[in-house]
Amino acid sequence: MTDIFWNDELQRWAMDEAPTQSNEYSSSPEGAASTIASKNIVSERNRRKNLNDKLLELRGAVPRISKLDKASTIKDAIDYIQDLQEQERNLQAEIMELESESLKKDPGFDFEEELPILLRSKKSRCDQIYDHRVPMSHPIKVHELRVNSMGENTLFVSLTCSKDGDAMIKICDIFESMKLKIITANVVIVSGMVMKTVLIEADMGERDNLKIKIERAISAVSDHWST
Amino acid sequence: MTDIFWNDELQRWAMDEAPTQSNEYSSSPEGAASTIASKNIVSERNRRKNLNDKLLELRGAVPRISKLDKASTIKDAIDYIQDLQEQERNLQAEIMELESESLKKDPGFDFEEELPILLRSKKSRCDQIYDHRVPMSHPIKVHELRVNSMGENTLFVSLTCSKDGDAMIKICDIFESMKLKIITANVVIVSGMVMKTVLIEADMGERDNLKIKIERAISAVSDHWST
DNA sequence: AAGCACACGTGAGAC
DNA sequence: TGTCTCACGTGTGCT
Repeated sequence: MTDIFWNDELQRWAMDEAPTQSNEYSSSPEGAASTIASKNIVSERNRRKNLNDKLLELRGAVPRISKLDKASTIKDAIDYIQDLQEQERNLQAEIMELESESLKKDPGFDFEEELPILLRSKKSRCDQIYDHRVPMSHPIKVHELRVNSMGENTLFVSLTCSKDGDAMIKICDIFESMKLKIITANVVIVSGMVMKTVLIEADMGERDNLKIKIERAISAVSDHWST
Repeated sequence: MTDIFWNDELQRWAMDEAPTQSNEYSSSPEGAASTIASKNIVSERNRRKNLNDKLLELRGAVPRISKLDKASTIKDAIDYIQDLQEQERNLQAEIMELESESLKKDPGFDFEEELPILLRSKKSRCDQIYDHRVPMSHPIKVHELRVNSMGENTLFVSLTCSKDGDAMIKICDIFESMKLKIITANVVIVSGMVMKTVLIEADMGERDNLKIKIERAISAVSDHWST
């Protein structure tokens, strides 16, 4: 593997310390030609070393390396740069949403698809950054799950559980996977507990069904929990 | 500038289309040796072309280019990657700040006057706009009032009532008048109902007291205005 | 002219 | 075994 480089470096060192113009074929047997040839040789050697050092440094700057090739290094760098650019776009979009969310002042107006930002921002950030790093940790320990009817076709869901590992991400995943008609969603973490409050458009007859669906979805991602 | 590459490409094309083994010095004048030599030559040529293409693609992915060198391309890519990483860190820190600003998570800290933003914004907005316009309307018809304990010193209050007149303003007034240590507050109006979700710093022993206090405050406001 | 950047062909080593 | 990757020395062209 790296022995290649080391061998080559040693070779280069040896030739550097002994600049014997070994293979000069003496088109004109003057000493000047050989000296400019060796100058060229050592210059080229330095240029190559510089380029290889840069390439190695580039490899060090890229966290995900597929192979140790030169081409793979560059390809990984390209992919990583594109990933970073996309992540930067997502983060800036999320910041925009958060800023406009923090000074959102008129509740009950047009929050049909503006308010589930919390779920969408979760998908665009946590999934790409943390999801593959923490694939499966503790199961979710549900502390309380309530489903109440509000008005005629609105259900109010409140789910609190202990914040173990990535419980918040899992909860968001659960609610996202259920394809509900979410009106508003709110997640709060306080004193080791994560609480999610969701308003869903549904008939009040679906209240008990929804509770069972949520429980099943939770048990699907976490094996067991204590009521 | 790029004429260098083009010239080289043309040279390569010419040599590709006419694979005349021009400079075979015939160490052994058999055809096999020359064929494997040319195989090596064209293979190396493809490898170099691939690497150069990758490098060119990398240059295309980096927006800021200092020079058109190979080494400069790699160096610019490294600098750009480090810039992106630092920007990503900054953006994530900003998001963390925004998130923890919108939902303050540490009970018992210093959120006495930072977190009731919702109430303060209400006061500075609703009071000035609506308060003197609709001073007396219907009493508040409470649909549900729950007070649960969350963790050790946190109470979770959920109050839903019919949105008659300025129920939302009254509710905000009620919660503001109680001088509670509010961690987060959330108000949602949907289908003729107004729902307020509040997290309060308090001992769980105060749960029932708080419920009674809220009920009395509601009745006090309602009595004072219309009932 | 001296310096620089590049592509080329070639032998060597690793898989 | 062949195939892949690499560093090397060299010639060429640009500045």
